[in-house]
Amino acid sequence: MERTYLSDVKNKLGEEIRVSGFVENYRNSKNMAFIVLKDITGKLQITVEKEKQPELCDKLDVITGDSVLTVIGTAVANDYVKLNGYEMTPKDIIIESIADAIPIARKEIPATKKKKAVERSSIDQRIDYRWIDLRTDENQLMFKAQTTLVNAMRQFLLDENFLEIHTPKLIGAASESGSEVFEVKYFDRNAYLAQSPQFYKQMAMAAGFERIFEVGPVFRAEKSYTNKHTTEFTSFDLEFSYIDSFHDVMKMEENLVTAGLKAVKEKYGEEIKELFGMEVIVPEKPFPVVKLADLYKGLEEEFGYTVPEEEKGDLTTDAERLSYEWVKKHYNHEFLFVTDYSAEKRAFYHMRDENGIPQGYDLIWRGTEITTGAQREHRYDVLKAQCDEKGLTDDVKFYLDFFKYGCPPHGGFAIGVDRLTMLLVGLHIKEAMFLFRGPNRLNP
RNA sequence: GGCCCGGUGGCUCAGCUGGUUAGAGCGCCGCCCUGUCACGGCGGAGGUCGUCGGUUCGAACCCGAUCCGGGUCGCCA
Repeated sequence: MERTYLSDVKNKLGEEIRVSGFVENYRNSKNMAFIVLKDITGKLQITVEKEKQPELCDKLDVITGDSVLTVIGTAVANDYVKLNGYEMTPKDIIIESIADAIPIARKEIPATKKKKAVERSSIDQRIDYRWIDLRTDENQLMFKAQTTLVNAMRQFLLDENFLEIHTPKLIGAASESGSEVFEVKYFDRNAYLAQSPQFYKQMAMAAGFERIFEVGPVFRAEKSYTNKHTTEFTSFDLEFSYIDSFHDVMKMEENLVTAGLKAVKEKYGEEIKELFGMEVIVPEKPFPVVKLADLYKGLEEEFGYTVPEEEKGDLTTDAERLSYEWVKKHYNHEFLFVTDYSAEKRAFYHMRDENGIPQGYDLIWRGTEITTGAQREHRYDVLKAQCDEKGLTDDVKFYLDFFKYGCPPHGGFAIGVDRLTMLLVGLHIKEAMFLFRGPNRLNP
C-alpha cells in the first residue's frame, strides 16, 4: 500500500491507508493509547482501544516519544479529537525505530500553579542535537519558506535570461581584499576556500555570458561573534553586463527580492505569522535610497545618534539597526538602499565616479545588511590603478587579466541566503541555518 | 582582538553573609488511570557542583590559576 502524507488523510477518511512519521506525543494508559504522529506535511492522532486490539499492546509498551512508526488503519472523523477533528484506528503498527529519551528541550513550557516553567534549551545546546531540533514545526516551516524563496528568485532570473554557473570553491590564491580566508592542504601546496565567487562572476562577464547567477557556499575566516555572522554560508550571487550604472543593479535586486517575498507570502505567509509572529510584506517598488552621509544626518537629527568620526565612511551596527526605524518612519518600508560609502571602505573593483565615490550600495532589510552591490570597474587601466592603491596587484594578477582582452561594463551583487531567512522569520543566524558554522562550532 | 556573562543530575534552573544526608520542575523508569490531547495521580533511579591548587575545623559558595562555553562590538552576506 502506498504511503499517504498526513496532510492528505482528511481526503481519505473511511479508507484503509498507510501513514508514517515521528511520534510527537504519546500517552499510554490502561485502556487507551494515543499517539500523535507527525510527518513533514502534518499531524494525525492514532487512537487505540486496547480491549479491542490486544495484539497491539506489546508494541504500545515499547513506543517512546520521537520514535518512528508506520501505521496502517482507517481514519474517521471524531469530535473527541482536538487535533484536526479526526483520528486513525490502527489495524497494524510497524515500529521502524525506537528513540531514546530526547536530550534537549525543544519547546518552552510555561509555569503553572504547581509546576515551574521549563525554558527551551539554549540554541547551542540544541545545535549539538540539531537533527532532533529540526523536527519542530517552526524549523521545518523555516526551510520550506527558504526553499520557496530561493526557488522564486532562481525562477525570476531564469525568466530574465540568466545562466546559472558553478565556480570553484578551492582557489589557488587568497583573493579579494584583506578579508581572511581558510587555508587548506592541496597536495604539496596550499589552497584556499573561496571567500566569494566575485572574481569568477566577473570572468563570466569577460567570457560574454552577459547574465549569470550562482547559489553556493562561501567561507570567511573571520572570528566574528554576532547574531548574523558565520564562517560558512550560502551566497546568492549574480552579475550582469551592459548596465548604465549601479542603479540598474539596484533595480534588478529589488525585482528579485520582491519576486521571492511574493512567493513566500502566498505560500507560507499565514503560517509564518502564526509560528513566528512575523508578517511577510511584499515590498513596494522602487525601494527607498539614501546616501550614507544623509542617513547619518537623519539619524542624528531624529534619533540623537552620532557616529564616531572614524566610522563615518561605513555603516555601524547601531546605525544599521536605527536605519530600520528611519526608513519605516520616512517611507513606511522595510528595505533601504544606502549609497555613497567612502572608497577606503569599499572593494577595489567597485567603479568610482569622477569624485572618487564608489558606484555601489548596501541593501538593508529590517535593520540588517543583506547585500553589497556595485557597478564594477571594467576598464583595465583604471582597475589596475585602484588595485595598486590598495596594494593588491601582485595577489590578483590573474584577475586583472580578465579585463585585458575585452570586457563589457557590468555590475552585480550578492545576497546572504541565511540572513534572508533569519530576517524573514525574525531569528538569529544560528537558529536560521541548517547547521551553523562559527569560530567555536565545527560540529555536528 | 575589546568589553560583559556563565559552567550544579539527560534538560531548565534554585542554592541567603561557607555549616554537615546538594533541592525543584521537566524528562526517564515502575505502578495506577476508557478518550487523552501541555492528560492526571503515587513512587523511584539519577549529581566526584568544569578542572587543579589554596584559605578554613568545614568549600557548590571565598581566593588564585586553568579549561570550556555564551552575549556583544569591530569585520561582512
